[in-house]
Amino acid sequence: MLSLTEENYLKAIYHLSDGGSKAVLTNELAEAMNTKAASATDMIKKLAAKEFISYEKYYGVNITSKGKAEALMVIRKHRLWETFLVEKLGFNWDEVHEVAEQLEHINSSRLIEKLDEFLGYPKVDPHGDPIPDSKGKIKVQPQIPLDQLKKGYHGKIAAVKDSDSNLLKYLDKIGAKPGTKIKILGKEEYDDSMEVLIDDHRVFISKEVSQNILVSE
Amino acid sequence: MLSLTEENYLKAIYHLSDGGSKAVLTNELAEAMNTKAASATDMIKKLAAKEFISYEKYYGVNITSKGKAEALMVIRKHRLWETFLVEKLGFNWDEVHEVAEQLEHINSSRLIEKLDEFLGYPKVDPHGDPIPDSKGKIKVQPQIPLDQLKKGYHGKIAAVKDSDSNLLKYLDKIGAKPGTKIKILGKEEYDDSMEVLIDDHRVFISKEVSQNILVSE
DNA sequence: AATATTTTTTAGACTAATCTAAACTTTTAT
DNA sequence: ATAAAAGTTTAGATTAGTCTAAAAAATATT
Repeated sequence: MLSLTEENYLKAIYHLSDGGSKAVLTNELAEAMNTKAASATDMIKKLAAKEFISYEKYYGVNITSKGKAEALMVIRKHRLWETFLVEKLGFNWDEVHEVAEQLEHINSSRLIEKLDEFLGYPKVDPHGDPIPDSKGKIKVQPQIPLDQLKKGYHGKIAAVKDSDSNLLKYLDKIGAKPGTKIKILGKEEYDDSMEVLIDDHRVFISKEVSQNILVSE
Repeated sequence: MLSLTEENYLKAIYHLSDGGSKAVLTNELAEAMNTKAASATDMIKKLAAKEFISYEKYYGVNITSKGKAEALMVIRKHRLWETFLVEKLGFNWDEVHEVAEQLEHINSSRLIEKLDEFLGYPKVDPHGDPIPDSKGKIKVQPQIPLDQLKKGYHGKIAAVKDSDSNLLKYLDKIGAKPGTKIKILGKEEYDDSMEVLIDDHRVFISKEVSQNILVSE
């Protein structure tokens, strides 16, 4: 069994490696965990000894399939709890992250299966991110950052990238939540700002914002 | 802010002192926490320094009002989560304790107020134990062990005393859960066993069992 | 290619929570 | 009232996770 800290490191490695598709460097990991490189090195050794990651000194770490499975279970729990908080307890979708960070470490497979059932086996969480099923499988739908598309595009907001709380609040204010329809009305070439239609509202957004809105369909 | 371990010790002190009405000895506490007396002594010093308990060497500890308030919040969380697990997720009332032991340490007052609301502000948990309100107030209803009553008594099962899992399973089997109506049909004087009517079912129970069934009304 | 810079690792120390063994109090029994 | 037993505390060690400072390795620069 993993400690709370080990679970958090492993989850960070999973995310930083884009689900295992690239190596993660010590400093990157230390920054993501808000610790120092020396601490990250220690934990890397520990996780490598338990075979959740493979590690070559000075060249970063790669997550193993064992580690990936473990990380996906933590992510599953995190996203199911976020869904619960929004759907059942009436939290706003931009204020669930911190609580879910705690709830994701509750250890009970029975609990998580019952929760999944209670929520009606949701496929995505309130941010539009896919929820791994009980075997760790995720259904990936291709998602494109809005800033890479041009005038006339229309589709659905699939997810938001950054999890900065101020961004989430702003997105919430303009109605840009996952599941909402969106259309590009016009795009300014020199700064990549754009005017979009979100659920029948016209809004101007900067490139910084459009980069963080992921769309699909 | 208290650590998880500190919260658990404080909760144990609250329970062992019957809500603050008597002193708790080091060995008692160590046994309840499954640790050694030396460890309990260390934690006692720590909690005393933070003024959650008062402590006189060799003579045990007493919980302060500050400590009581803190313990009651943990108990409130524990009992609300137990209620959630049974009422919403369909857990059996005899299998929620371990999970609630974990959930009670989630730190978010917003979460617990929303959960309370979602559950409809329940007054008692699935074992019949009272749930402290957001200010830490508990409504006490006098509860009498069934074995102290005689033939002809009828009332309601208010709670069960022992939290031994085998007893809970047995009580569940005979339908003896909190909230159920119960009547004493007859009592055998020489061994204090009795025949009772539980929700229209006749059952024979031994003194060991009737001692653990608390009734009210 | 040699040196400077950046990144990573190692060494040694600190805190929280635990333990064992020894020392010390209090209680019980003779 | 004194010795034995029981209970409690102290001392010193251990583990997980963290830190700073110094050493070592990799990368970048001239």
